[in-house]
Amino acid sequence: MSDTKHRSYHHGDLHRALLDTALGMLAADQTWTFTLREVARRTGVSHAAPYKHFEDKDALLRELARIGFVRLEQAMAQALSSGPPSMREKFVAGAQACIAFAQHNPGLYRLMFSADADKGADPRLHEAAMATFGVLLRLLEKGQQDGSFRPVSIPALAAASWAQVHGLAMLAMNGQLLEEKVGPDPVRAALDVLLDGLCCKV
Amino acid sequence: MSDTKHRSYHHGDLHRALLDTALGMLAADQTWTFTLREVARRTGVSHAAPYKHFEDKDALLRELARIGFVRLEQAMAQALSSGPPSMREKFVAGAQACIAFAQHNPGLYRLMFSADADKGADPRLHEAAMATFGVLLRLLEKGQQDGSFRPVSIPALAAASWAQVHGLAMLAMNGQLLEEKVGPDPVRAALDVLLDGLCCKV
DNA sequence: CCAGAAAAGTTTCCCCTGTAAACATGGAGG
DNA sequence: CCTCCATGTTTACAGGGGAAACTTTTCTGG
Repeated sequence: MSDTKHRSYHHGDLHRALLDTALGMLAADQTWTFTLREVARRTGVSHAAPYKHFEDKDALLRELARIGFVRLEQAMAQALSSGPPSMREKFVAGAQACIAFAQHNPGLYRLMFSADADKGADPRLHEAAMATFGVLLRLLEKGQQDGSFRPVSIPALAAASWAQVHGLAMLAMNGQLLEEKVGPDPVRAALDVLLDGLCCKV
Repeated sequence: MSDTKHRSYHHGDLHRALLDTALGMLAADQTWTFTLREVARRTGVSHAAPYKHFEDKDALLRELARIGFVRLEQAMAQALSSGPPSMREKFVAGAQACIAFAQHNPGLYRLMFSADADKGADPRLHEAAMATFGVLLRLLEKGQQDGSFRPVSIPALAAASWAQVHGLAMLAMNGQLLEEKVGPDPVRAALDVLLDGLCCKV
């Protein structure tokens, strides 16, 4: 039993169980202000048990954030691959996947981008965040190579795109993109404004 | 003495003093995770005194956020009025003012846009946030009238612009807009991408 | 001018949280 | 079988938010 580190001793992979409980709590609530004791309680262990699996509360939060980035990366990557062929439409699909993720997992999304999950303090978290970012980067590079996107500095494109998508996700989570105000598809409309600047003129 | 509610009794406007202390703490730190007791301590009163001026901690946070929005509105409005005449340049000036505000008051900015300062729970906070948003709205309307910006739905333009500015502010605060990665003026470069879509073609 | 009354502050209290330390347990290897 | 270590549990402590009771000012009306 040495292939994975967390196997089954007393509880049977409490590490995973705690993460699952916490993820469940995050999914339910708009905020991620759960307490470590509550997680332990719902998992059916004593309030000190988590400390055998996570150095402190922040370590658990960072691990949750990391899982969130992995999931977001998968969601975005899948949206890109199964989307329409046009680069512009791929971009929209990826952005919508990110925004949908935020709306369906507001607590987790907020945690991922909060200062409490300090990416600098955890190489694994940083790596996961960069991998997610990489999905966007690769799309921009490919789109630039095939002439869909303008030949501007990739980092500038990436910063603009990422700011836009993340900003829209935030607005959407806060319910500030109401249809009666912004029209039938607010996200699409906002993305089109950016894409008109991003794409080459037709 | 019935014109304003908080005058001077024992302390002499403890209401304001608490806000000032908290603002000072917010300015110093990257995060706004201060405690109410710490604010009271630094103001030189007992830990229960604040409850005579704020219903609870959240009420204080909301008031701080409200002040933040007022300041941000002033900063952006001033940037617009004292900036160059071109609509496009005005937009850039306003955006840079917002981003600079975020960088100089990261704790306050994070508080303003965190879920803890629930705008729905406080009409005054909501009003202040809307007023700040109004600066952007009026600029877009004016720019559209004089033909600088495209005749797209104003809410769509606003959503895109706001998402972009707020997203860039977040990235800037997190130190993810480094010059060596994005070039000499990362914000400008990213804004230009958006503005190329926002402005009418030349 | 002098009671109240009400405002503003303080103390005390309770329950919660994060976290450390001491203690218990049970399964794996000698 | 027995011992060790990973895994849990109990106990303990500092600190926070907030309620309640008490005290001290300041204001107000008679």
